[in-house]
Amino acid sequence: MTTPGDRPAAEPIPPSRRIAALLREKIISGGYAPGDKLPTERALAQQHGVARNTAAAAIRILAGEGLVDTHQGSGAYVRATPRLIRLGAGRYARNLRASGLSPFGAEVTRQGRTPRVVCTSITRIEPPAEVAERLEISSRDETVVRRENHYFADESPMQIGITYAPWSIVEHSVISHSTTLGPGGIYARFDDLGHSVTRARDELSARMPIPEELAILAIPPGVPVLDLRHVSIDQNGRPFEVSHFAMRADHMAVDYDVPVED
Amino acid sequence: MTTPGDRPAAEPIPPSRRIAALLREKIISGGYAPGDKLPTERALAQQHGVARNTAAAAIRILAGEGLVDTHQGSGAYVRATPRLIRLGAGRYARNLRASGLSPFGAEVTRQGRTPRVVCTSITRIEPPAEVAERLEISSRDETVVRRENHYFADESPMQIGITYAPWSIVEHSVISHSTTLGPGGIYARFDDLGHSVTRARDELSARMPIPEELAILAIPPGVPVLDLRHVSIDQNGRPFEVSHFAMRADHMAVDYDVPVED
DNA sequence: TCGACAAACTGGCTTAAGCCAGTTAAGCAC
DNA sequence: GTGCTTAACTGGCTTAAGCCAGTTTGTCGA
Repeated sequence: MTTPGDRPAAEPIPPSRRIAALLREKIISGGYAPGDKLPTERALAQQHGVARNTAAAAIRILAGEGLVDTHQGSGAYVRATPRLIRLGAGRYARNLRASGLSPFGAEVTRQGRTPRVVCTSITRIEPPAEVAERLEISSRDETVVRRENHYFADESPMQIGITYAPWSIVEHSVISHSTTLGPGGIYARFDDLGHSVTRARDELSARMPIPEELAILAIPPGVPVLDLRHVSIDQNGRPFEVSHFAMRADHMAVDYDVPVED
Repeated sequence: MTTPGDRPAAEPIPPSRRIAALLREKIISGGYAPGDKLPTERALAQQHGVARNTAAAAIRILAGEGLVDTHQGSGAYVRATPRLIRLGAGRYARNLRASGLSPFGAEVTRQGRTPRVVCTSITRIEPPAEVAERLEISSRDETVVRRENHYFADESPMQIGITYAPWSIVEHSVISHSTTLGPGGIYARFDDLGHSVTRARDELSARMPIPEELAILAIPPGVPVLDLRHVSIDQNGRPFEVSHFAMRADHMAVDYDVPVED
């Protein structure tokens, strides 16, 4: 029931949200710098005259927004913005392969960090429907090789990459069975097989990590993953490889530089 | 203290996580279909012999992962995967401008939905450092026009776009002052001014929405935003416009189709 | 048949209390 | 000093109880 002249509700904000907003403001304005420790839950509770649970809820809100890291036994800290690993627009170019460095490795090295890529599994499977469609094969007729890679910078996991290639193409290549692919990486091996990346089709979106990714990437709360689905097209206009990357969105970005047709 | 032969911890999973994992499993496997209602907090609590708070915590975990929507007074429901608005690779092409539809409008229309774009503000400001850098101007010497647009599909907000253009270029164009830009949109007007998009540079990442975006986009918990920074390069290789998009990652994806150089 | 109303129900949010595990720092023994 | 032990502290997580606001549903009356 409102009396005439009342403001349109001006809904009361719950204490947990109000405290979160106060802290958020202070974080964004720089009152708390990256790395700074927030007041303890118990201190916040006392300062604002609420229960500890409510203070904890406020901090949980900020953690969910990716603004704050909590460490059991220690405290809650303003999350530092990490240096971005930026996958450059020219990352599929052939001259990069000549250098022997992967796009990921090149960028991480450029930042003075140490890249590491491990191939955790190589299997031969019936392709998932989505993969078969992108490869323009029928999932009944043809199997694919599935390679799973984990990418690290200074031992921190950064992205998961799953690559699918038709068995008929890679059957006699190291791609089908070896965790090490030799100089120039996988695209150099595809070159050897007569398939050169001539065009790349990428589809990007983002989402919260699934538990498996959370375990592998050790993603803190409030950090989404960039979901990149890639198709490599060869000189004959045929797709010969698809990859699916899940990247820590707080550490990674993807660049594109595309010519605009008429 | 562990005795020899102990398994490496096998750490006990807290009840809230365990219940969340059970529900998650049932959601992913299809036991609960999109739109299905989960048991109520009170029912879950009783079923698993825990307090209602613990059941609520389990559901909050799933909400944070974007798997579940909660509606006060009603229940928690498995979130339906919305149809993706896919911004196609050819979205800057000139022939698209001829059709009179924006890339966003074209895709939404193609899906049988109704697109709407509103320009909420046009201001003349000193460019933020990042914008000045991308436009290759000095923020002291030159001001820019800042246009903010909100994009809707069937009245649901989908993305926020903020466009910056040097005042010296758009001073005498509708771009500097009119919320309606005429046929072909902003790139057609830039064409009129002698600046044709010849190359596009895009940088993509993702993050959780800031409160302002949350308010405009009405984003439910557990949904990140795709953060796209775009630079338009003209026929002389000079940048003439930068845009910053924040897109609901659960409803939108971005495509690229790039030729691979040597 | 239909609308209004009321009761039952559901999630949102809080309080107060407590145990646990990980961290930190002080102090003590050497 | 150096290294260990311990006590204090911090977040993680739970219980039990309760009020509130929004939703659903059943019932009653016109």
